[in-house]
Amino acid sequence: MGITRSDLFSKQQNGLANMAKAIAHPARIAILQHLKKANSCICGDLVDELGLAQATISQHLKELKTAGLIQGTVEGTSVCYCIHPGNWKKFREQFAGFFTDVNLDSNTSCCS
Amino acid sequence: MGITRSDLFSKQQNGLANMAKAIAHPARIAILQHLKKANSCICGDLVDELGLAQATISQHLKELKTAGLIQGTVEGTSVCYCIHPGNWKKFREQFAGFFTDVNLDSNTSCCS
DNA sequence: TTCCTTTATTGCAATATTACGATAAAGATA
DNA sequence: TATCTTTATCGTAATATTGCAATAAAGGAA
Repeated sequence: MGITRSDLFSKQQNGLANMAKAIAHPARIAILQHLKKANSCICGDLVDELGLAQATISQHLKELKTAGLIQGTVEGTSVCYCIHPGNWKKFREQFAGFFTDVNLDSNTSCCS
Repeated sequence: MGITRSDLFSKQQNGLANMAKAIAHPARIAILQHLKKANSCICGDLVDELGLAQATISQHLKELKTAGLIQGTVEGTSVCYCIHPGNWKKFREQFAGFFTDVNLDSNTSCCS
């Protein structure tokens, strides 16, 4: 249907899925990589950097901000974006926690 | 448009975005958590475990298999799924690599 | 063989996402 | 004030995703 049955899953599961969704687009990956690399916060030059329209970039920035991954500061007529260090760390921890080692022992596992 | 302009981004960026997309749904998170916890590979009981229809589960399993996160073995009339340890590790490494620490120094950064 | 069980696939319908032009909003500048 | 620059939002079109009923496919069991 296009709608996700979030009611069937735990808060943690929905949360992690939403975190993944926040970075599930190459433009958002590129924006984050650029912000991280630049250290100094980039504003509108993201539009020049990536080849997407200004409206599209703005939309992606909004999603990243909603997810908590970035924050924006108005600087006169332009806006300065940067990574939100605290939430960035939370994302790392969540994914690291999820992808911990699998210890499949051959006795109980059907996969060799 | 609903279509993603993958042509504008690097292979690495598209790859990471696709990895994120693979786990960007609570049902797929739940399936992976269940497979990981069970160690022994669960087959059709995922349908009972989660509250989704069999067709829906099968579809999510297919996406996880396409992403390389799981593998399936036919066992008579049923199919036994389990986590693909090698790719699981690759996912972990990719996410860990992406979410490395930000060192924003206050000189070049506009965000306090 | 005929059922039964299990899983995959097909065919929708509904919602979500992506992209962009047009335009609004807000501040700087002449 | 009028204009320019920058960013956000609106409206719209196209594609993607999600979910499920129905059905097919493939083995096992009777």
